[in-house]
Amino acid sequence: MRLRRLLEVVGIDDDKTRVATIFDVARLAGVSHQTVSRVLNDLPNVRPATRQRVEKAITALNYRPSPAARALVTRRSRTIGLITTGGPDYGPSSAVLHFNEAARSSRYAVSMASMLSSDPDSLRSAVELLLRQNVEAIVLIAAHRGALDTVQGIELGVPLIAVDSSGRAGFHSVAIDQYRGARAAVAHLAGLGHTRILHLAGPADSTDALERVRGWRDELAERGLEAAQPMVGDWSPASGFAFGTALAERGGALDFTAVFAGNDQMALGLVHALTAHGFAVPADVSVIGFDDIPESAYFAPPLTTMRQDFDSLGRDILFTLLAVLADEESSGVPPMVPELVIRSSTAPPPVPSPTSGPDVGAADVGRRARR
Amino acid sequence: MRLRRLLEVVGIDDDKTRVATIFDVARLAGVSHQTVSRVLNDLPNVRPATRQRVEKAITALNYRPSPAARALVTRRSRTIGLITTGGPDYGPSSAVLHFNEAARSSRYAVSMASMLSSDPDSLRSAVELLLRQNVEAIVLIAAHRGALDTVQGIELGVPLIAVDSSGRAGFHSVAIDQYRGARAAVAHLAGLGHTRILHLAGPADSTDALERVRGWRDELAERGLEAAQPMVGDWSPASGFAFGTALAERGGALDFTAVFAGNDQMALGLVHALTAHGFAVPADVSVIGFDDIPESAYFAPPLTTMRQDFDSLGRDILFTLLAVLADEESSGVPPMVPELVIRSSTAPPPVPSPTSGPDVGAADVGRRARR
DNA sequence: ACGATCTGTACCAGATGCGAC
DNA sequence: AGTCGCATCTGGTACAGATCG
Repeated sequence: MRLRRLLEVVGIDDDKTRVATIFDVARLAGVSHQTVSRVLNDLPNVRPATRQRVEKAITALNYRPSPAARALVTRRSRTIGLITTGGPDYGPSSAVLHFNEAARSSRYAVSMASMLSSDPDSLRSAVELLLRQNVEAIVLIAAHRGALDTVQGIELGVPLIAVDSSGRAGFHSVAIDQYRGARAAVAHLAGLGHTRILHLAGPADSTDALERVRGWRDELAERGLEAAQPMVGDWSPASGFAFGTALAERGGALDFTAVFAGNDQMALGLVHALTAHGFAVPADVSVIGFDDIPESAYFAPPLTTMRQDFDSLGRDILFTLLAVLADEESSGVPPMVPELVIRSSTAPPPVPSPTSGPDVGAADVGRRARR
Repeated sequence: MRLRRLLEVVGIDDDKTRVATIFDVARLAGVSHQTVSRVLNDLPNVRPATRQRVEKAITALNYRPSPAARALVTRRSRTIGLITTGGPDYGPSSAVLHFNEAARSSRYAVSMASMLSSDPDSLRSAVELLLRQNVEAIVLIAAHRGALDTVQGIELGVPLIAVDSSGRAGFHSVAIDQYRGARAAVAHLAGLGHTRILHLAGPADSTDALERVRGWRDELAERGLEAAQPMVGDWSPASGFAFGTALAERGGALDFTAVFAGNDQMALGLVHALTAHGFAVPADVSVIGFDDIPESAYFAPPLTTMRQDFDSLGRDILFTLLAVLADEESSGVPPMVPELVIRSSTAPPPVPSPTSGPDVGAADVGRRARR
């Protein structure tokens, strides 16, 4: 170290790998190091000519300020912490991806802490890890409702931006309006003439799932339709399949003509179980999903569903984040509402049979048992 | 600042939000900050009693060392840079997730830079962003072959670990053996009796896709079977659908009995197009996919496919990363090989018709036009 | 004299208040 | 008043030196 310094003074630098510092730039530009600092931070009181010289020196040396040194003194890192809970699902993954791209284009680094589960302890340690890195904000994209609770329970010291559709307070939220999406889904079904519309809900620890249940219930109520107890799955096609099987094997005729599934995967499993038991979709029962994952257009039958714009969601997260950091009192981005995508899994109900309990329907087209 | 220091000396600290520093710990423990540093870094020559006192002070003050300060002086950040290219697909997303969890449990932070496309310029700027953060290594999980090229072309100064199945040199790679997976897929088809096995390949800029093509070709060759020109899609169900449609509308009878699809999504689109044109899967044509995404077990019919263990892949990335950082001359983790998952989309070929150009097969079970 | 233990000081690479031209 | 430089600060690590039995 001492030797290098010495050599440097004499104009000899033996360490080829060393990166340029603000001092090197200053020396080359013939100014003091903090004049360089002024130029770097766009502060006033620097003569244009001086600024030019400094800038030339900067490019000449390919100088880049050290984030570590900067973070140390400013206590801000220009990085934001991103916490996700839940598996590699299309929606969250998409949002994360677009959020990350947007953040980078705003010259923010993002430090990621993702976890399959959402147990409070690991969540807490993840938050601590991020906090120690001097993240300027924390973004939470959680599949589990509990995650938001525990993160809110931690003294963060930095703003928290969370994807949340429940309208809870205490943090900055950005959302897609699950409630309205659910109502639109049910409205579509009801508009086709369905009166007995079941709901295959997502897990109870999901805010989105709860909001969709609420929307389903309210839309039904507004139309004077009855809401049976919703089935609650876990978002997986397997759970959709399980409930589909249960429904199909309940014995006798089906006592419903349509199902609003909490997401496309469960819809897939449901449809699979139904058709395996000889019920045709949509001839016997209509099924609508939620999300519009890329696959759903090619399901058999192509799935009618509610599209969520996850790309915009990701960008909106950054947008509100930037606003919050700039201390703007903006009310945030208004929630987007999912868009109905009509494909082939929904149709009018089979027969307007007011008689209770018709035996297995007559439409045999497309029915066959599998395996 | 000066005021605070003064108050501090008098024992009054007015800034409640200030976090404890190593000096605070030292003062409380009655030692020098340097001694504190020693216990922090598990260095020798600290009396057990002293160590105890320091540790007590640390917990009392809830002290956590500042990564910024540490990074500044050590020039290592304990964070690793993660670059991903491509969309929110199940495989990469899964791997990223598990990698991140593993990294965190090894007390490494990960700074993420994901991008949909892989154009050299944004890739380069992403790498620069990471490098400036003093990441200790860069992990690349790229859908596009070109991404690896351009990243390799950059003077990183830190190790590069990339997911790559081609066996290229110049970086540390961790992989799933796509070649063997492809051979196994074709072997399964051939074992069923198929002799005319098409391949619906992934895009040419994907190493994985190329390896699968190679495996398909080699397995066919070894069995004395002919390899038609592969179709090349883009991983999307839409592209699978397009090729399925083209095949079905080629006129006359099908000149193949099985298709090896490059991934499950394309297989889905393909099956969809085939069945829409009245061809039954697997009665008329067998289809095998690749990846085993969670949905594929519930496709119609449930898809036979090659399962890749993305979870382990993610963990393996961290494992080799750790080995590289520790400068171990380990040869890395051996590539895993995908596992055949037999479901219902593959079966023996329809009829052992050696006569060329049989007209539309006789098996009508399960055939119907959709829409 | 000497090894174990601990302290003092320089240093990392920037930002910032204050004073000087 | 507008430009610019000196000194000091951020929170750690590293190395040399001091103390002590």
